[in-house]
Amino acid sequence: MSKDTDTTAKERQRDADRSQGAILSAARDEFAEHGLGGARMDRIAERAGLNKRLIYYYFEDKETLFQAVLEQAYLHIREEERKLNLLELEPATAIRRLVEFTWVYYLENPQFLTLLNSANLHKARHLQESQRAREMNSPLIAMLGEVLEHGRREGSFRGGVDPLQLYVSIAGLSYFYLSNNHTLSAIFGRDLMTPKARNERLTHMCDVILGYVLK
Amino acid sequence: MSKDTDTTAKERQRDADRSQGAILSAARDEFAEHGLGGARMDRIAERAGLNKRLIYYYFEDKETLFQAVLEQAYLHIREEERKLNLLELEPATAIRRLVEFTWVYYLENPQFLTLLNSANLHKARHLQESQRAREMNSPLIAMLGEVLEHGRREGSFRGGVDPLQLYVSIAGLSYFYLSNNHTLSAIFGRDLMTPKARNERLTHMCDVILGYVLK
Amino acid sequence: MSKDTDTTAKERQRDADRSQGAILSAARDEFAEHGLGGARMDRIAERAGLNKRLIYYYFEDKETLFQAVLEQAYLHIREEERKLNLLELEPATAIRRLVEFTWVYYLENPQFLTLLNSANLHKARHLQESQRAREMNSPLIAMLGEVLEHGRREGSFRGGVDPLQLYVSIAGLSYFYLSNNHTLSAIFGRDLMTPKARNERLTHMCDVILGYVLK
Amino acid sequence: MSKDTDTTAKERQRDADRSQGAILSAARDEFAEHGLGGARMDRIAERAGLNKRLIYYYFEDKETLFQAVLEQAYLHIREEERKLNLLELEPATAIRRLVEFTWVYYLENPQFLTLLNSANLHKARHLQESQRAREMNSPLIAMLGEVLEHGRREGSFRGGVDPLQLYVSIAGLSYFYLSNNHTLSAIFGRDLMTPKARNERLTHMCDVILGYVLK
DNA sequence: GATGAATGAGTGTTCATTCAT
DNA sequence: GATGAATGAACACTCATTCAT
Repeated sequence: MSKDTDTTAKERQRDADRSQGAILSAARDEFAEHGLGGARMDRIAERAGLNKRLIYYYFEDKETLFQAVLEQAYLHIREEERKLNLLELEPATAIRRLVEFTWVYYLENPQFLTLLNSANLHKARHLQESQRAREMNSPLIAMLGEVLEHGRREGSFRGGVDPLQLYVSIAGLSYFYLSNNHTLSAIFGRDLMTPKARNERLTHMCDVILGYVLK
Repeated sequence: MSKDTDTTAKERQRDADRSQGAILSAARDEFAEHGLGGARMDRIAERAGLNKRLIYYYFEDKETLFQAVLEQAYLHIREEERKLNLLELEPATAIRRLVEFTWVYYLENPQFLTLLNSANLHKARHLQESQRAREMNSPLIAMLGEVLEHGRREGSFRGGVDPLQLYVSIAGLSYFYLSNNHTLSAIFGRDLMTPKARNERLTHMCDVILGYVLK
Repeated sequence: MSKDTDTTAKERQRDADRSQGAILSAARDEFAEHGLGGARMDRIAERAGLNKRLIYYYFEDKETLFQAVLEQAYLHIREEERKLNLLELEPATAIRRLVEFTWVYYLENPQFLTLLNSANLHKARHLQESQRAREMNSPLIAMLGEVLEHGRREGSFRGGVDPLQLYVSIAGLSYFYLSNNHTLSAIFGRDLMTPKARNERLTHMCDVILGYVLK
Repeated sequence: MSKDTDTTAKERQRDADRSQGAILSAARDEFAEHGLGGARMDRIAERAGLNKRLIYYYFEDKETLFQAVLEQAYLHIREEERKLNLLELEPATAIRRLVEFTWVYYLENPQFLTLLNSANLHKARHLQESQRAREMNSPLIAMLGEVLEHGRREGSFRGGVDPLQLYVSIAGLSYFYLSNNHTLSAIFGRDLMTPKARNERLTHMCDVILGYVLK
């Protein structure tokens, strides 16, 4: 009886994890597509291929689910950022790499942008309530500070650059272009997502940021 | 008879205009606060101090109302941009002024940011359906192009700068900081909206943008 | 002043009559198409090309308007029936003529059928409340009674025929065919409204009714 | 475990069926009383003793519910008609029996008449959209055709009688009397629903129909 | 762990009707 | 006589959520 039920317990756990994962993925897509207010629990269940009741079994309610989705999203980008290893690179290369990473990450994870928007629409209430999210407090700013310091000491970077300001600027340059892509396309009648346009944007952003940090 | 009825007709029209205006303002605030999906027609009516039915008298439905709000928002910023008269200024001053204007406008019209977010969440569908919005196609880009050209000919600006890229960058620098202010504050535990922090941001942005355009 | 205003008064009256007539016609069509519950005051105003408020000026409310429409409809068919002058015809011809008239009248006034349906759905409440309708108490039954009596005395008709029963039967034969035409067509997959089908129906009904009254 | 859950599953299904049945009955009464436009979903829920939301759980919307009610009504009368076994009777008796059945069925199922009216008001759109209704294509017409043929061969019936025409006539004679009973009573000031009046009507109808088919 | 049935409180929208001129 | 503006009550329909098993 012991081994058997043990196995079943493990299997059950695996099922449970898979279900939770399916729900989180489905919820992320739904929230990203429709926002918190527009998301439908029914559709999340359908997307996950699971019974709606199960969502409430694992997550208390819609708000809690949204919070879990946000936490997971932050967890993911933070992990990716950690892999960048900026400190092993030459300062200018490190900055360029960060610009590129940010651009590519937003491009490949468009849901992240709309989730961020939704989180901010609700004044980041869900993040403030999430210990985990606050604890994930990006080490990137510290890392970026070090890179800037290296560059300054090396003589290639200007001094007095606030790493947070720089981080926000790097993010903002990609974010606005991608997040408002539809509005901009509609108003200026120019497709901003062609491969060529995307390359031009990346070049432009590198020019702007490096033009600023380099002496 | 003529003058009298004329006056009353005018007054009636004024009432109608006032009602429509009240609805639009209320709707703008509600949509900005809760997004399209989270906005409540009841609350819009309440905010406007008018009967809910009247909203449907003047605007077809929620979507149409949202579109009207967006149109009005764009109309407003386009008007303000027009007043900048960048061409009368020295090129570097003009660029600085645009950066400042964008910053201040976003700061003073925080609803504009969330409306933009909502519009993009819905892939700018409401703008594409709005002839008016597309027709407002900002003359700012053209103006900015001329400024850049003046600067280049004058010898102070670098060449080859795409005015649209620059415009998006200027907007993005302010936008991300302000739009994600709550998230950033929550995660980095630093209040980004103190007068000091705001001044620092403005200085930083001018440095970044001018560092880029100036030779 | 007298002649002038006199003329205007007449003109006004004419306008008023025209407006009332337009409203009644519009209402008849709307009620016939959608029933009492499904009819929309807005659409009636639109159909009539008049302001909605005017309907309430002339008719108290929707129910009263419906009653007026019914009264008018009955008035009209009663007038047409009166013109038949059945008594001047040979009994068998008179009966045949009544069958034909009923058929053609229903065919040419399809709204009459649906109005009748609506009236009965509401248990003829609107007719009971209408003195006028009750006063129009068809002289047709009396006329029909005389025709039957002539025929009987003449020796061609059977005796003991209740004119009301006969009238109901004549009406019913046309009514069911036309009123349920859509249902019957859908279920039996046979178009009952082709000229040929219509002729066959008329022949059949004459056969049935005359087969009954003739000895 | 298996038997237990099996039983409960069945019970649940029975509950679900009971709920659906309750909704259909309630809807049939409500639609019959007020027509499609006048029927209220709230009242249907109340009549069924169930939550309004459940109606939408089982039936898509009001129109679909109406369609389901119509389907059920047709199903029911078709089943009853099938039980008549007209072919086992002597031709004249068969016809008389059909007249009686139609009369009694309409009398005992007054909702059927108003449902039919509503269906026709909407041009049988709900039937056309219902495959099931069309498939129920009454075998009665075929049966009636055989009866007529028997009678003709036997020498008691006239020839050349279209069974569809006859069916429509039989139905129409009962239908008009019962469906317009209120209007007729109001106008002719005669109660058509006393037992005596009802008997007279049945006699009259048999006379009319048999007078037609018999040689 | 998983699910079908059920629900109370909304949600956008519509309706007949009235006000004011 | 005629009308544009305004409204309260209701309407079909939806939503997040819970019950029972």
